Amino acid sequence: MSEDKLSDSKKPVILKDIAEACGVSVATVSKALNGHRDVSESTRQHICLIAADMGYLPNSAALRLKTNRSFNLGVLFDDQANSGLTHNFFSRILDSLKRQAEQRGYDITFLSQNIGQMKMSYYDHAVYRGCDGVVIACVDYYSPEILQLIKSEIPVVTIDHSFHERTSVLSNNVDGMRDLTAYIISCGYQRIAYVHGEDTAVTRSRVGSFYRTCEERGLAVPDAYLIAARYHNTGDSAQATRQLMALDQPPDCIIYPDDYSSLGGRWVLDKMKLSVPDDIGIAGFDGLNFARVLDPELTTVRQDTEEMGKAAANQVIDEIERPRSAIPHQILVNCQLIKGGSVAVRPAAPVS
Amino acid sequence: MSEDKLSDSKKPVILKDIAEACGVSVATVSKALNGHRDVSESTRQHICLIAADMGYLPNSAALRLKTNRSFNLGVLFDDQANSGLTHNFFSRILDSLKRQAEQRGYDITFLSQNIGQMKMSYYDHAVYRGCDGVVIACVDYYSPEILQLIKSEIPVVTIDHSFHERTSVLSNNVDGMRDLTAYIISCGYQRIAYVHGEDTAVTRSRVGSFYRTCEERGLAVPDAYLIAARYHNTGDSAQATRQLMALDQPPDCIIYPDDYSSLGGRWVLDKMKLSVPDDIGIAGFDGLNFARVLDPELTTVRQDTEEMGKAAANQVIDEIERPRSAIPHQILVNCQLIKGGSVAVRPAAPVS
DNA sequence: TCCTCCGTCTTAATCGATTACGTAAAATCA
DNA sequence: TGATTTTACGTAATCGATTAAGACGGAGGA
Repeated sequence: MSEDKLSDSKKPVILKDIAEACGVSVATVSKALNGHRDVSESTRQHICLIAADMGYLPNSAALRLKTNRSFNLGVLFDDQANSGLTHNFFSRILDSLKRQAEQRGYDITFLSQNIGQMKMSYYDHAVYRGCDGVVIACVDYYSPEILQLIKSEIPVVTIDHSFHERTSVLSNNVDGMRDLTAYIISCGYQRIAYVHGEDTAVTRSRVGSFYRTCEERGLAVPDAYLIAARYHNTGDSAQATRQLMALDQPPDCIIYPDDYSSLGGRWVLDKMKLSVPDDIGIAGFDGLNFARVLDPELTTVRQDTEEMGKAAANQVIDEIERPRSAIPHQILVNCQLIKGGSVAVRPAAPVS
Repeated sequence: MSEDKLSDSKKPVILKDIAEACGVSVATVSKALNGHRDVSESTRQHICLIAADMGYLPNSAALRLKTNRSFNLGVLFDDQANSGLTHNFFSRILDSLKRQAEQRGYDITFLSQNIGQMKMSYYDHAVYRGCDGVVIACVDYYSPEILQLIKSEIPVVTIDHSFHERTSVLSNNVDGMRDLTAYIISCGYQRIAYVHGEDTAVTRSRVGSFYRTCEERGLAVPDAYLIAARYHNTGDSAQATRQLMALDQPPDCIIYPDDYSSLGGRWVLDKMKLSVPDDIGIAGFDGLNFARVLDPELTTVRQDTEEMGKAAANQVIDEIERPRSAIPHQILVNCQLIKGGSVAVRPAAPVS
């Protein structure tokens, strides 16, 4: 019957066409296709068959107009560096988010501030496109644009940052940093410095966990061993490294805010003719792919981006489909310690 | 007046609201906002002012339903490895594509084969979402799904592959490979092997250019020096490397299908205790970011992903807005040779 | 003075769906 | 058999916009 399923029909099939083909009204077709009870089983089957055969596809615009549901998720992926989709960490989350959203019948639209000539806020963009929900994974969580979205009536889930009004998906930074620090200590490093990122909730979790772990193992952490640097900024991390190595008691291991930043440190240490991991150990955070091709491989904490993206998609869709599931909470996703050669067991050290 | 621009109004402002506020009909508001001539200048200004003040946003669903334009671009980004958005090369193109599309007032929707439970073709998905145009940047260009899209009435632009029915955006592979090969030769390498990707139009351009360049410089290329491997497959490239190095006359330089593949080769050479670039030179293709953090840095050809994405967006939008611009042609984007330490001037060699 | 034309709005149809409500026939009950 | 409920559809309003066609008052021409 349907030998032209792959043909390029100029005019899409609409309900009216099916109605005429079946000799019933448009309303009946609609109800049959949606499985309403007031259509006899026989006509329902007939209509569905004809519809499939004619290659019927609903018109998402009409659907949205009438039902006020777009099956479309707004996504906000922007960091201050504007690396956007290029960012390996974000793109991994996005990829997983997209897959899970598709699985559940949702498409994705990127929210931006200017669409064409007119400037509009992220919220406006979401309204314009009728997004059923929004996932935010950006860095500057305190811009008024973001807050407008957070305070709006649209279901929102944030990644890597928590607002008390909304559910968030976070790496278990506390456990992750604890594992990393404990491993470094177990390798025999004694003077561990932490070049941490700028002051955010995530950073605070990590710094706290770092401190606690060192303390528990009886390791002192001089104040000078904690330096702030911007995330993903090799310049900052290079500078911090110089500062650390100029100390009277320079550290024998440095933890960087993230994998990328660790490169800045590595370059400085190279220039100082210090060898990693013998003279000094270095570690990152994120578990990006390129950390695997460095020599020596970077010791880092891999964030489970697969799970984070999936969890974010599921949560926001749950909130859309069952509004009662919207009670704000935190979804913690475990990380995994990756032991690379950049941190190694020291000759005379006890191994746990 | 508009002190609540950032407030979360439950109900969006619609034309009717503006019409009532201005004491005119809905039609007049619509025409005023769209700059039609049959509205007096004074009422036009008044309406526009009130509309802006009330924070009016058009409803994209209603707009699409009535005008049959969605200002939405379908994007197909899928390679057989399913690395999807994680793929550094694609994500760079996508990022640029997205920026340019936004600039011109278009949003982006990823086309997939199954949205929710129901399976639909890429074409169906594009129709369902009313995409005004589609950009394809996938690897398996010969699947029936892709062909259906290619043969459809929807404006389509392809990246990295040409169909005679459609306009495509391509790197200037011929010039790129020529520059790379010429540079390698100028460094003094004499026996250059090329582990090329699977048989595609792109591969053929590169292989042809490689041959020609070698020939022009009087360099013989034994058949055994050309080996096929899948793109982005380190296993294949490792295997090819072993095969090459087992030859009676092993090459003194190997060009890999892409940057990522070059890692497979590097590992094999490392195990053989061969030093890069002294014992053997290696080169990639793509210019991915991680190639910069390798030691020594990879010599490669950087594809101008920024320009490719932008060109693709512009072309497809041009076709949408001015159908006459849809005459199929190829848009060539120049590449840039990146000289890393993985290919170096040989001691006794002439330098061009 | 009367008719025409023009500028400016309004009316109403339409895009493709959903759904409250109405209705005729069949089934159930007294 | 007559009244009532149930089943299975159809009618028409509606979502938020665009746009062809019609209406109305004033300016200009004969």
